[in-house]
Amino acid sequence: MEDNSGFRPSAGNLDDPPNSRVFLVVSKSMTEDMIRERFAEFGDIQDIWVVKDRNTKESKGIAFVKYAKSSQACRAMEEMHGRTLSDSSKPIKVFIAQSRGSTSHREVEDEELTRIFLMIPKTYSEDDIKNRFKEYGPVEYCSIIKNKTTGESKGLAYVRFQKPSHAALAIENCDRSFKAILAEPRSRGSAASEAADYHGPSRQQQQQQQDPLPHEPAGAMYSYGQSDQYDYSLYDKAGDSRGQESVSKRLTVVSRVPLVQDQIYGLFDLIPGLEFCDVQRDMFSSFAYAVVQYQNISSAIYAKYKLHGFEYPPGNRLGVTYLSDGGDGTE
DNA sequence: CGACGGGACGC
DNA sequence: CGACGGGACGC
Repeated sequence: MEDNSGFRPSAGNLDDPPNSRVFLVVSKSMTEDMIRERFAEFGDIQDIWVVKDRNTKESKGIAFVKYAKSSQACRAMEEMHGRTLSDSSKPIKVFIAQSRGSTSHREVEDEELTRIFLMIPKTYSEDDIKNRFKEYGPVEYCSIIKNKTTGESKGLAYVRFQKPSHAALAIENCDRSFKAILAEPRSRGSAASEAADYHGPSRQQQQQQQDPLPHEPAGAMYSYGQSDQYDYSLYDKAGDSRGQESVSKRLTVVSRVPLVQDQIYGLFDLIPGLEFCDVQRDMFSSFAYAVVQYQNISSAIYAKYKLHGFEYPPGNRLGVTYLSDGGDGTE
């Protein structure tokens, strides 16, 4: 459908294969060698490019790393996003880079990277598909497109994985007869409306509700291993565990050690949709207190889920709660 | 005779 | 806040 070869002759392999390049937001002091040192373990690096100011030659704090395969780039994102590399610097950000011709710098959402679309024999059941594809990673669900009236298979199916790297591995390695590709997002709507429909395989997810607020040590934020990608949908409204708190798109953040605006912003901006961040420090204690606001409720829910109890800096657990005022309950 | 292209979700 | 260099192909 899209023919993105054809202009820019010398950049032919930048987006080949698709989604094989990561976009990094790092400290300005991070050199190409330091990046290579940390990112080589995820795959064959074909190119590293630290973007520098034309005149001063100083790094702008962003870089691109091109891998041979999409699965390698995805793993680098999953493992490195949110990590604090050199101490006393902000957590880095790692995204799948937009293709070079793209004018939009919208972040590529994981929703767009975890679902594949494929062709199957009409005799296949959902379980058949799952059994064929679980070798690439845990399968969130499979769905076969069927005739609405007769219920017969149309020979087309979707498979949702938990991690982008698993979807990429499936595309790279499954039998070619499946013609597996990344699925286009089903809905252009909000993340909340998407999440609402992803309740298919709820058994594994329900087990995770036993520990709804994992206290991850300061490391990668996207510890996909626990299938937490859509968990926030489970906390959306319908307050389950400890009484119902009223959610809002505004959060309060408390910290035992003083933090400045940049630090809070850098941390909460790891969750897409951050609108603003306001940090105040209590003059008579060393506590820091901040208000952060997201564009929508589901981003805020996800941010609270991911960052409440998070150690930042290491040893300092943040407290994150909903701010009741100013939060309209719908979005 | 002769052998493979097609492809989108109940909002 | 945080998005695109360098270098040169082969009839």
